[in-house]
Amino acid sequence: MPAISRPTSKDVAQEAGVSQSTVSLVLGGKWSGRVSPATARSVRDAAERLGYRPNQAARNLRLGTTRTVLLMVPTLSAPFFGPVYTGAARVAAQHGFGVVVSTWPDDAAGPADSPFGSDEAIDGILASSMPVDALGRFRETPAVMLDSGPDGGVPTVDFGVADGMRAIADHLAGLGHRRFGHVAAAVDQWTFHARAEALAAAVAALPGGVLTRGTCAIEVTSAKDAALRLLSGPQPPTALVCDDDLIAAGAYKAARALGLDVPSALSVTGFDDVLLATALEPELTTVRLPAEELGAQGMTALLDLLEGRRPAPRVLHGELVVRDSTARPRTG
Amino acid sequence: MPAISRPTSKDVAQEAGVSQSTVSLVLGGKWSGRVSPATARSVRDAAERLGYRPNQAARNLRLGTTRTVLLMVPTLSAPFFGPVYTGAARVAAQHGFGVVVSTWPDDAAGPADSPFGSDEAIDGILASSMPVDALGRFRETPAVMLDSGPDGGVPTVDFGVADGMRAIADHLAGLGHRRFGHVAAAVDQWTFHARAEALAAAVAALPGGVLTRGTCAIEVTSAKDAALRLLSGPQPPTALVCDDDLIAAGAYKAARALGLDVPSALSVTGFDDVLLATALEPELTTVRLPAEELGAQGMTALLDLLEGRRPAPRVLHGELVVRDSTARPRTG
DNA sequence: CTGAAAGCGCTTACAG
DNA sequence: CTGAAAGCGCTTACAG
Repeated sequence: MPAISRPTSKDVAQEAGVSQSTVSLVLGGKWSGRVSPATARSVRDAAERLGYRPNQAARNLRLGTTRTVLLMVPTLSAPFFGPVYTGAARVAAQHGFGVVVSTWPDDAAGPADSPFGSDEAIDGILASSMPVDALGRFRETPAVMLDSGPDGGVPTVDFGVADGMRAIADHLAGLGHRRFGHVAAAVDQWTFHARAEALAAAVAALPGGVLTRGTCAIEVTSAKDAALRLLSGPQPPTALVCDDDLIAAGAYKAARALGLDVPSALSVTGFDDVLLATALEPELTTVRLPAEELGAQGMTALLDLLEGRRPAPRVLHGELVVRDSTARPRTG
Repeated sequence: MPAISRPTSKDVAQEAGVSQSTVSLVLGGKWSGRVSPATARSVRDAAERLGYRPNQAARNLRLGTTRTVLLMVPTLSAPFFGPVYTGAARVAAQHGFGVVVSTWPDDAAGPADSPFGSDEAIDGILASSMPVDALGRFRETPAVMLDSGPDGGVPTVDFGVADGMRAIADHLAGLGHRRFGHVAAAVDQWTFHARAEALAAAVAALPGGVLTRGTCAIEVTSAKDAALRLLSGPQPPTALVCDDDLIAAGAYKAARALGLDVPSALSVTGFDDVLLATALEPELTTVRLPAEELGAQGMTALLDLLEGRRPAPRVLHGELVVRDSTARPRTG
């Protein structure tokens, strides 16, 4: 029950004294060389006077599209995905597209049972941070993968997480650290595999470098336990490299439980740079991942794809942000 | 360019050997007494065999609806609104509705310039946490207001923030606190006005109760400054009541800067119970607001409204969660 | 350079 | 109990 019936292209045609086809041509921007400039102008004026806006349902029906894309994320609870959505929605809106969000099927909190075969009619899919075993599922719908690693078949936008991890390792090594503990996310995603590899390689390249590794869920309690285990060995690490800012919060708790001051007795780093990073005390040294940019670039790539172009893979740079959670190790 | 052309109601009609009207009647659930059970069954079977799903664009065009509602929130960066969306989207999906999100116009990061008069064709609006001066704007579109206070004209769903604030005051008073500092959000929304009033009333009712008040943005640095000011007076408060968990994080920083241990030298409370509350050290005593439930109930109310019913105002209970940031004041 | 007509896939009076 | 027909508002060949 829409309150007031909006003007249609027929109304505009009548107001401008032309036919409906002419209105459609002019307003659709396909009039060059087909409609006289004077007529085009009068159509535009009429449309403006009437406050005309095309009925998307009719447009979609005629064109067979929905102008809706689906953004799939692992979870909406993680603070990381709000900005991804914002970036995607901004670019989409500029092109008259809407964005609908769905969480991965295994997430019971998700709005839809399954995005594959859901009720939603969709023009394309933006799939962010996919589980590794879910790759290559997109047969029928144009898709772009975000933060899911390079892929032969589907266009991708990724973060340069390896560079980010290397920047952290360099920063820590420069401060004098040699014994590193990696508090790694036990999540089967490309981004975490890439982080682990990059850190391992960086430490291996460091004379005297030693790396131990513990895994946990991306959750404070689990992270605290993992950090506790890492710190309880005979030659404990002097720096804890965490796969996520939230994991770093767990590392802080472990340090506090053991009476270790951060950063004087233990350096801690995060990854992502969400709000939490500056809410913690001390503020967290971490790698800033441009989440909103990921969404924006991903949507741009998807729109390209929908227009028949073949977007090249893109990699977004992550930036090391040095704050107060890292310092020289106690015993030089 | 949808990959494969889906079956239409005409295909189903042919498969079942009936007319398109009969298909529509049966699948729309309006056949009782109009179509024989046997025919209905064969239509359903045919639809299932073909994997038929109605074309929403055609449906919307015919019906004049969009089956889309707009959720307006102040910002997508705040961790509070992810769950609101999730709850709303879940209920919407159950009724075949989609949810599109927009931030308030003044937020430059928002996807649309202005939701009023945006390109989006919408059946209804869910407006969350509205600025006080933006009330009463909904003339043309059915709307439900969330977390924006009671309103004569528009159905509402709110939190019982006054009760929550009272629970905090009682908890603190029970521990022996008498000097309270309110680190209040300088945000012109009903919820914050209600919190301030409830706290003031509770402290006023407490023999020997004293309340001082400082305001800040919902942001760590600003909150820290406000807390610092409150704690620097001659008779500083022994408990800081914060309007938001993030503000509480700022209060922690102020305490640390002054060498005040939380909770032994200073009690701190938050509001909302977002992820941050348990990431902080010590974990934060706060009031849990059921954000996802707010979204779900709001959508239920809006759907009622769209069907011509008149949903009654609802108030959702906030629950005090006692953790480790509150204790007896040092000097009884 | 412009218009009349068809048709996208539905739902709903209307006729039988 | 069932079907033929109209029409929602667009866009796009097609004719002139």
